[in-house]
Amino acid sequence: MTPPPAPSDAVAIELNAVLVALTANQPLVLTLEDGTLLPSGPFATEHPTLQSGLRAWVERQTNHPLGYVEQLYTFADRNRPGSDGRQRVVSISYLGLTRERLSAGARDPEWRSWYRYFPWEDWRTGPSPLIAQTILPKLATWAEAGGDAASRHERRQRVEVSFGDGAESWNEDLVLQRYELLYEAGLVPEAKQPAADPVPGMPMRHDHRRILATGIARLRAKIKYRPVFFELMPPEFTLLQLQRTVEALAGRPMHKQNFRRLIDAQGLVEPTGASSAEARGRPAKLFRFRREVVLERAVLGSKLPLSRPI
Amino acid sequence: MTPPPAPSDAVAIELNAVLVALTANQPLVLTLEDGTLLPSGPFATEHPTLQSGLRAWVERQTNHPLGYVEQLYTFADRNRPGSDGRQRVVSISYLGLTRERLSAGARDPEWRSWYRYFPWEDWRTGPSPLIAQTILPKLATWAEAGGDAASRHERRQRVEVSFGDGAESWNEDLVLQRYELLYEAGLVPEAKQPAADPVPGMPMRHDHRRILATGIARLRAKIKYRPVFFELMPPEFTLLQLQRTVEALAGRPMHKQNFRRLIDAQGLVEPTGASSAEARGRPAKLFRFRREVVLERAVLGSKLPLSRPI
DNA sequence: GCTGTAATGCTCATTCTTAGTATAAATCAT
DNA sequence: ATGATTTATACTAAGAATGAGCATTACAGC
Repeated sequence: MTPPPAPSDAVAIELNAVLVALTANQPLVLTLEDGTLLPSGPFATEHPTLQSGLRAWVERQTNHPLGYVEQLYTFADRNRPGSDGRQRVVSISYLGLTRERLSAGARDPEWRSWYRYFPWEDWRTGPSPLIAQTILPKLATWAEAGGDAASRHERRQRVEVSFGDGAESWNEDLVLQRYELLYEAGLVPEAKQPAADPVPGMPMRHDHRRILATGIARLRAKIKYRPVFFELMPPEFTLLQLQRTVEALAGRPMHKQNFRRLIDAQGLVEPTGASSAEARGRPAKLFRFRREVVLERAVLGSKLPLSRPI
Repeated sequence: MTPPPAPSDAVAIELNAVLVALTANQPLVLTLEDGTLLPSGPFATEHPTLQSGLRAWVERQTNHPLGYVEQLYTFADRNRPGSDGRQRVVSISYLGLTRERLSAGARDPEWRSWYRYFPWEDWRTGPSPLIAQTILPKLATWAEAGGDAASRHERRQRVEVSFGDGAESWNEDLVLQRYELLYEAGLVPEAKQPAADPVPGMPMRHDHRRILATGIARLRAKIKYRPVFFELMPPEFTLLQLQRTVEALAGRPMHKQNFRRLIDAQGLVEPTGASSAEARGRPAKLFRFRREVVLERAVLGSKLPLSRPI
């Protein structure tokens, strides 16, 4: 029942990183090879821990500290997309948040908005028209082709739960669930038997778009109870900038006054005394993140009003 | 920047499982070798995915389906406790919930209450006296030995955040944080430089108690937004049994009427029509879990009132 | 000074939580 | 059979948190 773990014959360890930054209200992710791959670094043997290796590698590349690192998931499946089925590949993926971009305009390591990969996830200006116009009809077709009545009913229910009706009841956390449903329905080019006309959204190689979906989903869930979004902010910022950042991540708009009340009530920020004269109207006060709160208040919820479905 | 992952020279894949069951209101975890180890199975090459391998292995051992499986964490650290520092061990741990115990009274695979390993985590009958009487004084000593004033202040703050004051403001989710603090303070026998008189609580070999702490923490966090605790229940149960289960996991008491209202309001259960005559008082109605809700309501919060600190 | 724009202050209705009290239906001891 | 005890279940009132919106302030440019 408990044999000692034997060294597996042929095992490769692969690390994938979902590195997130934010510029001009766009959530960016670091990609390689024309946006088709997530970065995989040679961290395997350098550092005592994987996380420290990842951190060092990113900081070397971007010249900026990696604010927050979290392990996402480990895949070790034989039938993983992209593996040849013979050698076992253990793929460990991480989510990292950083503040600055590396060499802007560079061709290879390139920051891209994650909504290029998941255009239907951006509801900041209201329900994404993609869903009602393109995705739901295709998924309906798929559901009706589902074999017996019970199977069709189950498919319909899964569509309904993941995507809602296209207008209300949107749950922004279900990024991975939605991608996997589209994958299963053959509506993304990566699928095993892809449909002739997949849904819009740029694919990636191997299972990297799936890993990216995992990262986005994790981050969207995280900001509801932990104020990690400060890791994406400059040292000083206005409350509207902060709100735009959260909205960019969550992919949905927020009520301005209530957002301020919440941030304020939790003591997450303190005024620097200065004001910003960037925009046209009344100048906004500048704030900085009160790092102490993380120590003061244990788990510390950022408690954003994002839990409620739209 | 993106070398292909090379097969690492000597890599062993080890799987650890935190398998949880529940009997007589005690949260149980499956252990080996007199309670000093978590089970590690030889899943590496059998199955297409790790998770299916784990599931098959547990179901073979316990003759009961594994209700819920979730990956906990992957360690691949060179300096991981228990590794010899030469060969890299990748340790992937899982959390699994099951309903029935295997061979009761068996000597080796043995179910043990997790509160044997973390006695300070059980606040079901009020604040654990261990904390105020034993742990906080020891941690205070450790904090005062912390070098300069800033370092001492930081230590004090970490103690305060993790353990509170021993009477109020208990956050049951911080299981791992508390264990790691005790580890760092040398107050557990596993620590690198253990104190002469560690805190009560049974140790485990390698880093298995740390993995167990990770599992408990994850489960305590999970039940707040996902009703996984039903996986620990028999097919039919009374609402008080359900409450006792949640209390056993969370390690804290709940308000009976409000608990019922919440379960009810979310449509998590339906009456079977029968009643239980187990106890002395008025017979309780029996309920069963409405598995449909998981499909009906996407993420589905169990929304237990556990978020508020005591 | 007037107008446009954004920041900020404040209110109010609604819902969710918390912490009860009250009542019902059984068993147990006598 | 009776009352004490135990457990289940219904109901309520106060308070906190949330969602939505109106009102006011502070600046830039004309």
